[in-house]
Amino acid sequence: MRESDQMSEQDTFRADPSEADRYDVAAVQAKWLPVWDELEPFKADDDSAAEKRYALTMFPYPSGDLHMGHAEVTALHDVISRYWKLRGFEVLNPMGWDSFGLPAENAAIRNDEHPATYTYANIETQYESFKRYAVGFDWTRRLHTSDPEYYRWTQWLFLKFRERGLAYRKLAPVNWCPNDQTVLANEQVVDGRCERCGAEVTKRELSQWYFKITDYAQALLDRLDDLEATWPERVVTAQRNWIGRSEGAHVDFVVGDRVVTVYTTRPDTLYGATFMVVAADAKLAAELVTNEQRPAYEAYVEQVRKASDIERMSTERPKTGVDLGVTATNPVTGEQVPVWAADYVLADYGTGAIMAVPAHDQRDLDFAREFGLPVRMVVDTGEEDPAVSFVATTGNGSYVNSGPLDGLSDKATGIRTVIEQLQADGVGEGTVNFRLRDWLLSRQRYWGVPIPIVHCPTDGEVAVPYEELPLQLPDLRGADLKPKGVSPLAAADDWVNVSCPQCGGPAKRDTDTMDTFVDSSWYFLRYCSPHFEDGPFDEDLVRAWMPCDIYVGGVEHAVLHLLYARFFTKVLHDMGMVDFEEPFAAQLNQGIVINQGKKMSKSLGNGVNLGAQLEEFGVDAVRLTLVFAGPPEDDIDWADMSPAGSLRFLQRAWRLSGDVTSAPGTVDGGDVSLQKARARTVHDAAELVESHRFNVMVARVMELVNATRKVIDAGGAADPAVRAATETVAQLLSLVAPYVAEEMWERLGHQPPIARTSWPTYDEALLVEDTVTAVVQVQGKVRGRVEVPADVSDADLEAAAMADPAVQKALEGATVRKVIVRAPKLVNVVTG
RNA sequence: GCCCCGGUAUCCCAACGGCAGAGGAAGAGGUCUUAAAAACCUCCCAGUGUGGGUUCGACCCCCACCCGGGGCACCA
Repeated sequence: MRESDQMSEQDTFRADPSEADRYDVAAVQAKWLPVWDELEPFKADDDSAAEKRYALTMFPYPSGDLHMGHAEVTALHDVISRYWKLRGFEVLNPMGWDSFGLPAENAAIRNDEHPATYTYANIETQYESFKRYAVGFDWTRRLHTSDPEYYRWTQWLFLKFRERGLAYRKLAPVNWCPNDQTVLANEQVVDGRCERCGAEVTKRELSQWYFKITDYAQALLDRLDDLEATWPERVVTAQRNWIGRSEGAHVDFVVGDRVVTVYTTRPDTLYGATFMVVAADAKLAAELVTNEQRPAYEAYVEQVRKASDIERMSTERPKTGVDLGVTATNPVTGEQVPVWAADYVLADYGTGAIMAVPAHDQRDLDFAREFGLPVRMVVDTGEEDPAVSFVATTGNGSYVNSGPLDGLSDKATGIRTVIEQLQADGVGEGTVNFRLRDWLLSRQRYWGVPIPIVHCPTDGEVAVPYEELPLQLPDLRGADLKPKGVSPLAAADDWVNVSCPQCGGPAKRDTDTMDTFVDSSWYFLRYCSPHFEDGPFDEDLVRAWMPCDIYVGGVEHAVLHLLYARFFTKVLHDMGMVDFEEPFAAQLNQGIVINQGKKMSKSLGNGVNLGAQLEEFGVDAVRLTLVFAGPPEDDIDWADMSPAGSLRFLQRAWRLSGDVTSAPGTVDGGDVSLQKARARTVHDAAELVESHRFNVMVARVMELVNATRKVIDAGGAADPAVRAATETVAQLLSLVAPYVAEEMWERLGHQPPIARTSWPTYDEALLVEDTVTAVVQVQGKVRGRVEVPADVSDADLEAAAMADPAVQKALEGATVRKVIVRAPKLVNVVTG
C-alpha cells in the first residue's frame, strides 16, 4: 500500500491537467514534418485529370531568415492553396528565390567573399524555415534566379526580345543612384530617391539597354479593364496612373529654318499660346539658343543639372528658365512668340517642348508671371480673367480670339476642330501620349544576369549565340566588387575580351548586368516546368497551369514587378509561346505586420522576431494569429494580437479529438442542432475562403468548436454528430494550423495526410430551418417577436405579428397607416 | 492640392438596407487546486467619427466635414 501510495502521488503529479489535456507543440511539429516530407502531399501532378489551380505567392529575396512579413503572406496564401486542395483541384503551389541582387553583393564586399556564399546560405536558412512553417509548397519545383540553369533562359528571352526590336541600347540621361553606384529604372525612383537605399537620385548621360515596354502601353492599359473585378482596385489604379495615357495633338511651330513640334492636350487653346518652352536639358534647347543667349543658357543648364529631382519636383518652387533668344511661328496665327528653356518641361515626355498657354494652364501662368510674358484668354469660362486673377481656367467656356473657334463653347468640339484644321494644313495631328517610359534594364553591378551581347569594332552589337548560353558570370569576389561607377565585370579582363561571334576579331563583352526585375518577370512560367532544358518553359505545361488563379503578395509591387510581368507575358503571347495575355487572373495584397502602431524597424527597436514567436507559441498558433487578425488586406499590429489566445484555442480544438469516443466512420445522425451547426459552418467556410474573409472563417470554426464542446460536456462524447463536427473542425483548421489538424486527424483514427482528404460534405436539408423568429417592429423599433414557419406567407406573418400581445400594447391608441412585411424575418408597423 | 481605403465595446474585429455582437483579447467574479497555471462557468462593456439627407427602417446608400492610413502629384 505504501508503494502504491507513492505511485499515486507521482501519478497525480503526472496527471496534472496542464500536462494531460494539452498537446506538446514542439513534439507535434517534430512528429509530422518528416511524415509530410515522406508523403509529399503538395507535389503537383502535371498529368492529373483533375481541374488545375495555380496558387502563386511572391518569391522572396534571400536576405537573412524569414520574418513576420513572410509569415503573414504565406499563411494567407496557404489557406487558399490548401482549400483548393481539399476541394479536389490539382494545385500547383511552388516556391523559389529571387536570388540575384545588391544585398548579397554588398555583403560579399564586406566579408571578402563571393555573393553566392551569402545568397545560398540564406536560401538554405529560409528553406528550412519555410519547411518548419509548413506551407504547402511543392518543393520539387524550387528555383533560384541566380542559378545558371535559370538565368540561361533569362538571357535567351533578352535575345528574343532584342530580335523583335524590344530590347535596344541608347544614350540618354538616366537615373543614377550615387550610393548603389548604378542606374535605376523610373519605377525604382520614388520621390526622387532610390527605392532601395533612399539616396537622392542624380542624372547621368549613359548608353544603356532598354526594354521597349512603351510599345505595349496601350495593351497594358486596355487589359486592366478585364482585371478590375479580380485585382485590388488600388493596384489597377496605380498601373493606370503609371501608364498615364493622354490624348492631344502634335503641333508644328517654325523656329528659324526648322520645325519644332510640341505636344499638347489642349490644341483648342492654340490661339492663346504666347510663348514656347523647351526642356532645358534637351538637345533641342542647346541647338536653338542664339550665340548671344548661349552663356546665360549654359549657366542655367548647369544650375538645373545640379538640382536634384527632389528640388525640381517641388511644386512650391518658383519657376525658373532662360530666354533662348529665338522666336517660333504659331502655325495658325502666324504670330511670333518667344522660345524659352525651363526645367518644368521634361525632355523625355511628349516632344520635350510645349506651347505655353498661360491663361489656361497654371504652370504656364506661373512661368509667365515670373518673366513678365503676356497672358491671353481664349476660353471665356465666366471666371475672372487669368491675367488678373493669376488662376488659370481649365473648364468649358466660349472661345474668344480664336479665329474659326469663336462662337463654339464645347471643349471636345474645339479640340476636334483645331486638330482637323492642323491636319488639313499639314502642321499637326491628333496623337496619344503615355507617361510610361521604356524600361531601363542595365545595371552596373556584378550579382545579376550578364547581358549576352558582344561589342565588336566591326560588327557593332552582336548577340552571344544561343548555344553558348548561359553566359556565366566570371568569378569575382570581395574587393573586386567594390562600386567604381562602372560594372565590376569591366575589370574581369579574361572574361571581357572575346572574339566576335560574327567576324572572329577582337571584341568586348557588355559588362552590365540586368535589373533583377527581369528575373522575376517570368519565374511563374518557369515553375510549370522548372527542369525543362529545351526552352524557358514547356509550352504545353504552361498551357495546362497558367494563368495563375491567385497571386498573393505585397502591394509595394503594384507597378514595378506586376507591370513588368504583364509586359513579358504580352510579348510571349505575341511570340506565340503562351496563349493568354494576362499572367495573374486574380490577386490578393496582404497588409503589413507592424508593432505598437509603427512599422517594425531597427531604429525604433520594435521588431518582432518570427523565430522567437514560433518557438514560444508554435507554428500553428502564429499562423492562426495572422489569419485571424482581420481582413487580409489590413495591417496587423502585433501588439494587439494574442498568439497565446490562438494557442489556447488550438488546445481546445485538439481536446475535442481526444474526447470523441465513437469509432471512425460513425458520423451520421446524432444531435440535430450540432449537425446543423456543422453543415452551416462548412457551407459558410467555403464562401468565406473564396471571398478571402479568412478571419471570419476562423471565427466560424471557433463557434463550431464551442458548440461541439457543449454537446460533449452534456454527455454526448459518443454522439456521431460530435465525431462529424470534430472531423470537420480538423479539416477546416488544416487550412490554417496544419500540425494540430494532422494530429487531431490521427487521434480521430485516420491516416495522414489530412491535406489529401476532401472537403467535408453535408446534407443540404440541414441548412434549411423549419421555423424562424420574426421580429416585429413598430415605427422601426423592435416591439415583439413571433415564431413562424420558415415558409410563412406575408399575410400569415402579418396576422401573427398583429396578434402578438406586446405589439398590441405598442399599438394602443395609434392608427396603423402601413405594414411592411418581409417574410419570414420582419414586420414593421407604421403608425400615423 | 487630387484620388482611394478605413473610423462599431477597453483592444482586434463581425453584422444581404431589417433584432448592432459572430469570434477573439483584456478585465471582474466563481468552480477546481495547498497554491498558481490551465480548463470550465458567469458577468462587465458601444448604439456605430461629426452634422445633414433619402427610407417604413441606415453601421450599410447620398452630401459636407473631422481623424487615421495609402497612392498620385510641374507628364503639357
